[in-house]
Amino acid sequence: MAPMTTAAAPTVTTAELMEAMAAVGAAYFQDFAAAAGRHGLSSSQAKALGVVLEPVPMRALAGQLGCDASNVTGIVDRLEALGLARREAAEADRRVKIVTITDEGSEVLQRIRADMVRAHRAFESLGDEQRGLLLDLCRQVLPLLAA
Amino acid sequence: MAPMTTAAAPTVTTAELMEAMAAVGAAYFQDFAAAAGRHGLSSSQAKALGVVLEPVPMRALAGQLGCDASNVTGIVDRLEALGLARREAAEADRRVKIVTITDEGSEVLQRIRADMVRAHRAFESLGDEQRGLLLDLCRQVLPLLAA
DNA sequence: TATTGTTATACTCTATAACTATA
DNA sequence: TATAGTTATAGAGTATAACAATA
Repeated sequence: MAPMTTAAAPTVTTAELMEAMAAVGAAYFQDFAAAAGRHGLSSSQAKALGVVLEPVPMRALAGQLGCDASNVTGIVDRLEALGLARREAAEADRRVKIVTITDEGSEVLQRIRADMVRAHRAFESLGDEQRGLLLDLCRQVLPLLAA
Repeated sequence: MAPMTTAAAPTVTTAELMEAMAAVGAAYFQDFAAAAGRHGLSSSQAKALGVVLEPVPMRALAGQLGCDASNVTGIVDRLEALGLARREAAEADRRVKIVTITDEGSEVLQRIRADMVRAHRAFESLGDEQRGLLLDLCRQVLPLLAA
């Protein structure tokens, strides 16, 4: 007979969880990349634009993007050429350049985010309780995932 | 006094949910890319390896990777050169080439997945009930997200 | 000396268009 | 004619190493 424990644990394996998260993450990213493309930006450029909503030095931007500092030169070059971001000299340390978003950059970013139609449909299909649960789980898992 | 409704809705905005999902998705992907890199593969190569666990034609692989068919030629070329995958002629239609993973490819893929230390830590930090909830939410949201 | 940003280099990924061999 | 895969091409992302300016 069954021993006197709580009902058989759901037994969700970590592998199952990782597969599901990979699928959701990939689908979300593809929706983002497609929306960025519709507005003339690569996904890296659009991601950088999101980071510099809060002005940051080139080096810090590289950290946020998870790539080498040398790459950021080209990415910011192109954003600057499009008039969506600009470099500003830092006062405290003249080696440092602060990347800032322009008004036009903010508008483009807003339009890209509004244009993620599948993400909007997906998350708006959830009830209030589910939305709260999902947000909590994401926030709980993020510190360990982004370590 | 409070009207007789359910307690004030949590009011999680879609924007909040998207920001949290973007952060989790990006962190997960970086963990995956880093693990692939430690085993000598790019993230695209590792992702392709995961797809061809079930043999598929070149064209279908392109669809799964979300890129143009012309790119798959190079990706599979490199996997083949590493001995991790191979092309096989399809019997029914001689235009088609089926991509299959090799034994060594399976081993490398397994090692990469086991090497995603942050993802393992993050998901194993959840309790059984939370793991079940997260899996359900992912599966519920995926069909609309991957439309 | 150490750090910030840049440049030079080489490789990979990406889409577009043109090609081939089948169907 | 239509489709599967490839090739050619050009642009962008990526890491490594070396460099100038500044700290």
